[in-house]
Amino acid sequence: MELSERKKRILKSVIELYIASGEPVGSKNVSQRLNEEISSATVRNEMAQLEDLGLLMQPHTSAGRIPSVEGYRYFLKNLMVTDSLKPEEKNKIDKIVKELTNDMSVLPKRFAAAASDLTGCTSVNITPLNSSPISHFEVVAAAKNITALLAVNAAGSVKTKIIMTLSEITAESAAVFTRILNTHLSLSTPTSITSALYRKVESEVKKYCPEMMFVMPAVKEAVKELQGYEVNVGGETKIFSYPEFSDVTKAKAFLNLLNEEEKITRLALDLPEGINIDIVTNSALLPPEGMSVISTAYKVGDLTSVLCVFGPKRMNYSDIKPKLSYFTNQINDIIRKSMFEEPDGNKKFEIQ
Amino acid sequence: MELSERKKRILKSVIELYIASGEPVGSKNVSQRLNEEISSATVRNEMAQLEDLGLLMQPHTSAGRIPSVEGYRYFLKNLMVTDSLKPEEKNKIDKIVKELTNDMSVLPKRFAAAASDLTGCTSVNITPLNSSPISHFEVVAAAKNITALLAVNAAGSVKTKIIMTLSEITAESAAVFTRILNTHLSLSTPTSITSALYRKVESEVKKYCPEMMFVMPAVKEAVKELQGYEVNVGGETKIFSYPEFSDVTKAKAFLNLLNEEEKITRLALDLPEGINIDIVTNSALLPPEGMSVISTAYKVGDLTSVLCVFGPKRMNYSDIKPKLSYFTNQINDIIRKSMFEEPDGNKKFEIQ
DNA sequence: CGTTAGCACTCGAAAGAGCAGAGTGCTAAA
DNA sequence: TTTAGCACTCTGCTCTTTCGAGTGCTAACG
Repeated sequence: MELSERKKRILKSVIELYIASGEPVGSKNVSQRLNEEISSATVRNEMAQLEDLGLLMQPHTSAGRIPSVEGYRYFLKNLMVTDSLKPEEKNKIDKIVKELTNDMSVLPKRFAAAASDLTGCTSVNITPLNSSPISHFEVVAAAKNITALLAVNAAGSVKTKIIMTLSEITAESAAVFTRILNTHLSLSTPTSITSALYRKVESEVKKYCPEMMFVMPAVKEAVKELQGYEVNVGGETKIFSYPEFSDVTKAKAFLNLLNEEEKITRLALDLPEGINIDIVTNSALLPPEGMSVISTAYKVGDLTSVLCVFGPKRMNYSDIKPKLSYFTNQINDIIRKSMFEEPDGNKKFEIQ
Repeated sequence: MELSERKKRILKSVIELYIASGEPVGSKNVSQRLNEEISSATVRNEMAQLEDLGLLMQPHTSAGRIPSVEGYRYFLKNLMVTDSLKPEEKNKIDKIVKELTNDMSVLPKRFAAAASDLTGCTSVNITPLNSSPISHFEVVAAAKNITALLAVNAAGSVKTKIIMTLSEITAESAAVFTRILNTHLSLSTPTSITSALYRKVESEVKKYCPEMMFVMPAVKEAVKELQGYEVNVGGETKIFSYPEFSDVTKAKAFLNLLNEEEKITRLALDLPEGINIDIVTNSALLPPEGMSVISTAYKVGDLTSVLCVFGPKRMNYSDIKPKLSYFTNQINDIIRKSMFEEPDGNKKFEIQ
């Protein structure tokens, strides 16, 4: 669709004003924002045509215009200028990234929280565990009848289980169990472990360390979890700051969605790759009027995680997009450097 | 305060009707519920007196009565009959308890979720880690540059950290590090570990396994966490089902509170012990009109955890209280049996 | 003398009337 | 082609009115 320059200016103004105010935008308002270079009457004519083109809509006859989904899409593709980050905003992000921990067990949660803080939106971070081959099991007799189990895969994901056992566990039997697990199960991918293989393991366990049978369900559980995704939500209540979600049932439905890992994962993985803005209107999971998702990706080793923020269609794209983009870039950077120990020596994961 | 039998009946009816409907209760309504044994005119007189006694209030002159906080308290103490659980409800709870995992790392979360499902309320489970002496550290070289750290205390609480390190970690240096940690830090309580002691450990680490210095911050972090509480929230969105929380700002404030571990812990630990119903009206953390908390406790070893559910003052106490009470009783039972392996042999934590 | 029927009164919630104002489309002039 | 002007539309607000649920009081009743 090719629009005249004037139409573009007007469409851009309408959308920007609507994003700022949340109210339908009238011709006079637009004319003013364009320094009266175009009279309100002309704006009215142009807006009527933009409505015919399907880019604007009128909630009712005597109201201003609001953007349609097509209008937003056109704006995102052709009109939006993403503000380049101000130095203080860059500094803020740099500071957040610098203060991230090297504790992988909480890192994804921190990412989600940071993305939410930065953008003022509810965020979701989805880290695939990628079904890599399992590289290592470790069973530790942690206390009298507490056993800890670690399962690690080749991509570096770790699952921990803390098991309460009936009988007392010795360090020796833990070591035996560790050896059995590693002999039979490591190097397999989680999906390739058959129940026959488990039975074999179990028969050995019964023979050499029967008290460890209690831990077998946890082993299976850990292996199963290594096929899935890790989901972390940040700033759940931020969604309430948008009046679009002041309706409790709508807010409730959204929060419930966030707590259903399987659904939110499916939704996030359907999004286009790279830094991207998507207006999702056809999902049964989201409110019928649709929502916007700004999504981006970062890599830890071979694993590509998706970080996305949610808001109403009327969200401040040009503010949020560069922030999120810069944030994940910095994460990519710091993780790459720490994993490959680049010669620049700028070790981010320093001892505190 | 001593009330006549008739006043008691009337007060009880008013509160039960108000809990059921959420609307102010009128004299006619009460009279009907009492099978017209008392005429509405008499009820009116009695209600006026109950208002003078501070047990009922009138939102405005021409409305029915609603219970005051004192009214609720009187009801809870003297009038409420807690329904004994129906067999099918008992079965439901037994089934939930039977299906609980023996994986301690997710158990508190499951407890919270189960309590929420049972009661239809938002629930919070608070497990103290009790600052017991640390009994054991274990460091595992999980993958090329992934190190796993376990810290266990005498009460059986375990903290896990997964650390990404710059340099590669060998099983040998992990073993050395494990030994150093256990030599110097185990048997100390978290609070008794001074920075001088940490310095000593660090100097040995630098000498014998310098690449493990990366893991030291995580050690300190794990030790610190072993002093605190573990907080798990179940069914956050359930609070929305009460019209009292249909106001978004109120709902938002409550959800934010739930996410602030320190605050919610303080609130929960202030509650009276045992199965208990508390109407909290003087907390800066909760909405000014107050909320009800039904709290109860269960024990895992020496640790007493608190499980509580939240709702408006107008919540269905007589339904929820016995459910929660029976649930924690069953938890107490199953945990005691599995920890001391009682002779009845009814092992609940069975191999699946 | 406690209980109850009856009645006038109060007050809020819901429904309607009226008005102000923002915004539009159309027409005609520049 | 653009713009000023104007009649028209529709919402949101306020002001009234109405309706009904509920009360307190009084007087009658058993």
